[in-house]
Amino acid sequence: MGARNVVSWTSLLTGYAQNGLNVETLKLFLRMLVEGIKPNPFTFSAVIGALTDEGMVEAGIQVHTMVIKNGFGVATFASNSLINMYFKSGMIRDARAVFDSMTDRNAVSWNSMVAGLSKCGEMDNAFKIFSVMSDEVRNVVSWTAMISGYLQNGMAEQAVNLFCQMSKEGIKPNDFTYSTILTAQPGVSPFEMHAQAIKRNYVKSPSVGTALLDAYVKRGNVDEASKVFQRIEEKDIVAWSAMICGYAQTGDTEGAVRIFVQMAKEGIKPNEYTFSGIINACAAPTAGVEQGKQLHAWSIKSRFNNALCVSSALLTMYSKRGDIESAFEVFKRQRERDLVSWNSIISGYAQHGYGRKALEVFEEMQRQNLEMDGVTFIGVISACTHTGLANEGQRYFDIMVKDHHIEPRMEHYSCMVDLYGRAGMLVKAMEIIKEMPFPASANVWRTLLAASCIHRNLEMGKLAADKLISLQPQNPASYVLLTNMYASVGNWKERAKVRKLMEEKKVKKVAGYSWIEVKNKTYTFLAGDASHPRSNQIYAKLEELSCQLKGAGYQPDTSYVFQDVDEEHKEAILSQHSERLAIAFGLIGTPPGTPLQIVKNLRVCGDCHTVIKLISILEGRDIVVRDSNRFHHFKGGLCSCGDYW
DNA sequence: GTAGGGTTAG
Repeated sequence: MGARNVVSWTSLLTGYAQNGLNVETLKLFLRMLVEGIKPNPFTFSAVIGALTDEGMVEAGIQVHTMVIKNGFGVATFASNSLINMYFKSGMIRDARAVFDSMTDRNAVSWNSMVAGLSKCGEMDNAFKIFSVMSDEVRNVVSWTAMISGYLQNGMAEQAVNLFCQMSKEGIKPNDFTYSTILTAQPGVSPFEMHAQAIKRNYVKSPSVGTALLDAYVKRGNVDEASKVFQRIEEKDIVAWSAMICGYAQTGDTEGAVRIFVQMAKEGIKPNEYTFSGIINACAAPTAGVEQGKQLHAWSIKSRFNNALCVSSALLTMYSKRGDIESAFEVFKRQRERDLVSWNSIISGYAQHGYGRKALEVFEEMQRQNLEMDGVTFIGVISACTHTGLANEGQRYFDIMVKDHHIEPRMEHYSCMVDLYGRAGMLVKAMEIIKEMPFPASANVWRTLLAASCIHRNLEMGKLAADKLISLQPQNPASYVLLTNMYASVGNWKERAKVRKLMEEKKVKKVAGYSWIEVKNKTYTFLAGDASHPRSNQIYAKLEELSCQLKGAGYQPDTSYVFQDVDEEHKEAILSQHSERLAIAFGLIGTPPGTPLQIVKNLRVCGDCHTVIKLISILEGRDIVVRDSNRFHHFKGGLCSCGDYW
């Protein structure tokens, strides 16, 4: 065995450090000290790096003292590692002191300062360093670090400017630069960056490809994103996860599942982000409920279920898929929670009509003195709205402004209009609109119009509709609400006028659909639909139900039929609403007692609401209907919305 | 020394 000197120790030690074997690195360092070998600056550099990765700052500071004692206080390599360590621990002044004491700075020293200051939010100071750098040291890394800093601090415009300037000065962007600048959406065009990436041969790179596909997704172009994904040569876990999330974001559950399965086939192990993405995909209204549960089980088996991003995804998935109990179970068991977890469960309870429970969760947040934001209060106020607690809602709005100093946004005013509007206090709702510090959005007017329809206030409805139509002349929902309002009071003349206006403006009504999942398959129904293979049995079931309903004293409320036809025909129209077809199919397609889940793209009508309540008793079934607005849990003749929706 | 996946309302 040859003589071992500091160089042989250090090369082994550096080898460990470069392969992320931090513990081995530190053990070897201790052995060196025990054996009386004096470390050199390279040894220190590797050791400090390992300590930084492990978050062992205290030990790092001790090593810093050793560095100075050994006379390497100004050595470039050791100092660079120290700068990095101090920045990672947020000790900006110490990092700066090391930098200032150096006599021989290289590009890494300068770039570490730029990157460190940027990450700590000190963009002005980062830019000062960046601008005094000489041409020899200011390289592509410096530019990329600055650009990244601006983006991380929400200064996208400066980032884009710097990117342009960089090219002008003849500095060629590298793969890091492209992956960074592509996150500036919608500040840069993915098409343009794509062209540059092709020219410079970066499209096969996983990081550039991933950033590019994500940029296309953010522009709503999943097809292009998918093409980019296919071209990535060695797809890593981040690329796979990004593609899955891409499909999830566009509501394409099947696309997401396809990629997830393909990934599993290729033997790639999912990580927490992959699970979070695929579970989010299963939160889409038409996704299979069973699929989500299976993924929950899989995530537990893979031990990723406690990661915050996974538990958050599970929480929203269960809530959106109508299973608020399981959502709360996930919330209860969460190892760590953030603001989003709390906001999710509050809004979940609100949407399901469990306003009191939403408020209980909020009270708990208050007791624990947790941070809240505007979204928290949107949940809280809408909990009051769906429970009919107008005064409480106003109180929470005031708390938000006075105690939490949260500036109300359009969404909050929209909630307030909804709060008063649904409670029938239309004048108060109008006052909110008048007192808002900015002009009301289309959404606000739509909310007022919907409330006017419920409470049959023609005058207010007409006013809201005029505003709404002037803001969104091509949106069919505006006209449909108005025609429904006229129809509900039997004013066929006005209704015909609106229909004519729609024709003139070439606005088409959106058809009502309902979905139901039976034996892991999703079935779609249109009103009066006869396309289902078991159509005859479905209508027979409806007929049977109709007799039982009449026997139970049910009277159809034909004011919900918005066509001008005779009464008998109206009853027939009501009995063929898409949700009833879906329920009838669910009843004949599943064993007695099985709960049913229906999703509808429009709001459920008042007559269907009454009928579903009765069906829940007659057939002894729990029925969950998610309409375009909220969840209705029908059980034993009652609905969780308390007939208030 | 610089980079790329996620979550909240109506």
